Amino acid sequence: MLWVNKTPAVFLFEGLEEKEKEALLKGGKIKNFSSQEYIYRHGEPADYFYIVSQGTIKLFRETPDGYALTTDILIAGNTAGEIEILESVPLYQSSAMAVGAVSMLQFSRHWLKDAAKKSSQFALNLLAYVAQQARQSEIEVEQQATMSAGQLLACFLQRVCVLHEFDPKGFELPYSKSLIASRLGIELETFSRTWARLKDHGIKVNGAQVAFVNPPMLEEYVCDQCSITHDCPTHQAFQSKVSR
Amino acid sequence: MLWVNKTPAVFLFEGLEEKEKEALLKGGKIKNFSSQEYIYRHGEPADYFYIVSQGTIKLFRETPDGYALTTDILIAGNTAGEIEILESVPLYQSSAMAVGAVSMLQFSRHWLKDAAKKSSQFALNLLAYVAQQARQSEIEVEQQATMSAGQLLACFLQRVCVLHEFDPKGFELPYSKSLIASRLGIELETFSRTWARLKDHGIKVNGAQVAFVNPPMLEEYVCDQCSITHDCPTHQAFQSKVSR
DNA sequence: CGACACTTTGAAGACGATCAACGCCGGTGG
DNA sequence: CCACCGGCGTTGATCGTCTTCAAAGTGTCG
Repeated sequence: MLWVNKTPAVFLFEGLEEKEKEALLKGGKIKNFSSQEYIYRHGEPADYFYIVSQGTIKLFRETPDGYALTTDILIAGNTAGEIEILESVPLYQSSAMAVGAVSMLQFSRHWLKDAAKKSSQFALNLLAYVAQQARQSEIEVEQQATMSAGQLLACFLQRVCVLHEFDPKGFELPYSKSLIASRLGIELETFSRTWARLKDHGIKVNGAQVAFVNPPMLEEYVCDQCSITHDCPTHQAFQSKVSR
Repeated sequence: MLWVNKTPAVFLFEGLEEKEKEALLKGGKIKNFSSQEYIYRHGEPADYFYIVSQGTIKLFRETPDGYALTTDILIAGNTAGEIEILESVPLYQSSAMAVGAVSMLQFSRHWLKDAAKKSSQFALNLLAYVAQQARQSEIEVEQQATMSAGQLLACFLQRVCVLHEFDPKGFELPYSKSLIASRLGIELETFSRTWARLKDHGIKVNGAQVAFVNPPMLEEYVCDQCSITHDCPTHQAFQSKVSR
């Protein structure tokens, strides 16, 4: 089984006693958002920590001139706001918007800090969690710097497949193509062309249908970082064949 | 004065009592390294946490085929290894090598975790510190995705100027050009050409000499993220003029 | 002086962005 | 029911940027 680099939020409560865990979870409120609704906006005080329970959220930043870059796509089990809350200037550094109907657990900023203060176990979990995010971003820098659009897209599809627990032999894209393009930092046109060319290289696509031709040996499109990156979702199962 | 996005390690001890601080610092050993010496290697168990006290360290990863990418350049006050130690798989995710003679404070892996366990203040400091690193990486992803080589280089020079407390009106590059090129993820040739073209746009260069023509208004080369990114080193002082 | 590391310069090519046009589809309103 | 429209995606042509390969220049050190 593939190893997934995006630990879900449950990890934060690992090693805590049932009582503690329950007490902590009681500090959260369920909040529902409808499609296109903002959960928070870039620049606002980071007052809340969120755990996604249902639906999809996109995190993005925009420049005054209207250019938007999607920095992350969150699904059930992911979290938002923890980094900002923990930083010395607690302002949201991106905007969060619901993509479709969304349900989240909302906790106050103080809840997070207090939990870390009171339980050293929670603090260590949170440290590991945040460290993981830092690592993930570092990997992304590396990938952006060294991989082509095709490699980025292929890696993304593999990650999607794993995180959503889809069947590698065939599944439907859970997001719009524009969203993915924005997430990968490429233009929609480039995405479209790249998408078409995946066919020739081991990933069959048809509309929004994706199928890995040889799930156990997706060599052609495995990023060349895989052989050295413990966090790469493909690393545990595949060997890279891509040379530079 | 510019705001610097790379908090030095002293921040970790902020808010602690003098006694605690001293006790903690006693857990560290001074280690010296000569030029080109490895401090640690990618894939080794992350047994030590380091604080740089003198010299320059480069962090980098390499693929089996010999391609190397510099992920960070550390100077006095910076730290290494904390992310890896805190992660659930404590292996170094990059190699660290001395660039010139280096002196570091070395602490054991357990020192770091114990300090976080025993002092909730230290734990919160560490959380803020790691969160900051995560943010920094996120910003880098964004910059890699949206900025040209010229913008990247100009931003880098500004950061260098600030972090080293150089005179913006003229200073000498503290690293080799190849190192910087690798750090920015561009080829040496591209770097060289870009370097020459900085002249036309408000940064005078001559060999390894750098001078900002109009320090208070480096508009041309300020990345367009600046207007929205609180962590951008240029954000506090400059307004962006770059459009896309 | 020669070896070697580091950097520069030139020419060609790959890749992605941009601009423009069009196809497809679902919804709305006449 | 059909015409129009807007969101979304595709396709083509062109352009600029960065990489790649090749060669030569600069400096230091023995």
